[in-house]
Amino acid sequence: MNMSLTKSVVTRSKTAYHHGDLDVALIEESKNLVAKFGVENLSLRQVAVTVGVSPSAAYHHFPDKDALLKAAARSAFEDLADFQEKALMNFVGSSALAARRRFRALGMSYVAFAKKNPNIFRLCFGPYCGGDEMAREESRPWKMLVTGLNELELSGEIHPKIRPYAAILTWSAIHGVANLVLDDLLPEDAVESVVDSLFIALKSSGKVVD
Amino acid sequence: MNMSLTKSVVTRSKTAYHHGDLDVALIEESKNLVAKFGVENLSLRQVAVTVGVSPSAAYHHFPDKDALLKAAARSAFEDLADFQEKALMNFVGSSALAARRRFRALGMSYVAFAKKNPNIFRLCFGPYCGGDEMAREESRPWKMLVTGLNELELSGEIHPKIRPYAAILTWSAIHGVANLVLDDLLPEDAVESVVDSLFIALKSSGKVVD
DNA sequence: GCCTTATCTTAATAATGTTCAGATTATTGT
DNA sequence: ACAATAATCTGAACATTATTAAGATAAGGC
Repeated sequence: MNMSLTKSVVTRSKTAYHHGDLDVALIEESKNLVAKFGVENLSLRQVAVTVGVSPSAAYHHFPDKDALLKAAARSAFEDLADFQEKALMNFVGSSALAARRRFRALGMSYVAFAKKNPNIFRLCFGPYCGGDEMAREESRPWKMLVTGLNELELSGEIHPKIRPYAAILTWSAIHGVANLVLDDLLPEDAVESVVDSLFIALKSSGKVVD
Repeated sequence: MNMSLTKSVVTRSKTAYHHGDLDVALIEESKNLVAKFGVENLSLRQVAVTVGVSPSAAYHHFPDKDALLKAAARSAFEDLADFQEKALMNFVGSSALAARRRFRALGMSYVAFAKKNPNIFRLCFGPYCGGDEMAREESRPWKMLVTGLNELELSGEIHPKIRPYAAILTWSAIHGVANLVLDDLLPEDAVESVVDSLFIALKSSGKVVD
């Protein structure tokens, strides 16, 4: 009952000395601070103290700050995928129209996520990106893109000549415009331009829709 | 004649106390170190000591480390433009073929620069990017892209439907694939895929060339 | 109940960004 | 030419950082 001996019990819920889920708590708080101040200003110590733990505690869960950031980046990447998934759910159905709207939502939500929190989006990629461990072909954004294109193809919305390149071109264009808009190198409305032109490019001489 | 009194004269050329071009020396050395160790590991002190000057000397030329990095980023961005310009010079001429090859060179050199030195490419963009001060429409890569597209158009290589989007789509796709390849999220050969498919998209049902 | 292991803390170290007072050189006005 | 002013650099200081080492505390298996 006497808790007056240990002074830093306050913020933590469990037994104080053992946190319970320090791994995920550190990752989550890293994402919070990155969102506020950017990756380049994240302090391992600040993460620790905010979570209510001593700075060196983190080193029992991650070899160094770099590893923590990589873990946070992987987690943020999954957040991006979640965000896209949610956006997809607004357009269920097997019609050609639904397929088109899902495809559009896929690209728009990607950029929306980037604009909603640039610092998190930048964390997902760049030096701390999961990269090859992320098993390239297995990443959720990639898989969503591929199935989205398959659905478009079923309604005959993709010209066969460009079909083999469709996924790579689409991801590249969307990823590129997101980054360029964040860097203020392209205006905000460049996003719609890219999505529209992707539709045209994939159909090869179709009309812009929805 | 007696230089034995001041000990740190060695590396510098001029009178030792005054450097002469400390601004550009700091920027240049920043780019060197960023190239070697990445932006996230650049140390203001290391830049200073490598240049042969005290750490606090930098503060008479840049308000803080951030400003130095932004200056280095601007300089690196110009290096990228130089690199593209040189690549263009291999394909002079007013023929349609030359126009196509220049357009391809524009994209390929952009990615080649990124792959040759990922850390420098990343410095150009992201948090230290020049952005709006760079006057968007006035950036050299953008201007080269626009004139490249104009040349393509003269030979009737661009479908009118996609023409209004051509520049934005192209920069986005090339910038995107460069970043995704650097992050190991797309394989290296994705670059050619993107360039090829851009040709197809712009012509709208043309054949892949050169 | 004890022993091993996992987890956390405190204290210390080296390196970093930044500031300030003073030293050195360049430049300018007369 | 020369004094005064401005520009440039140094040295020592400070707070903050990542990281490590040695030891305290709790959990779980036997």
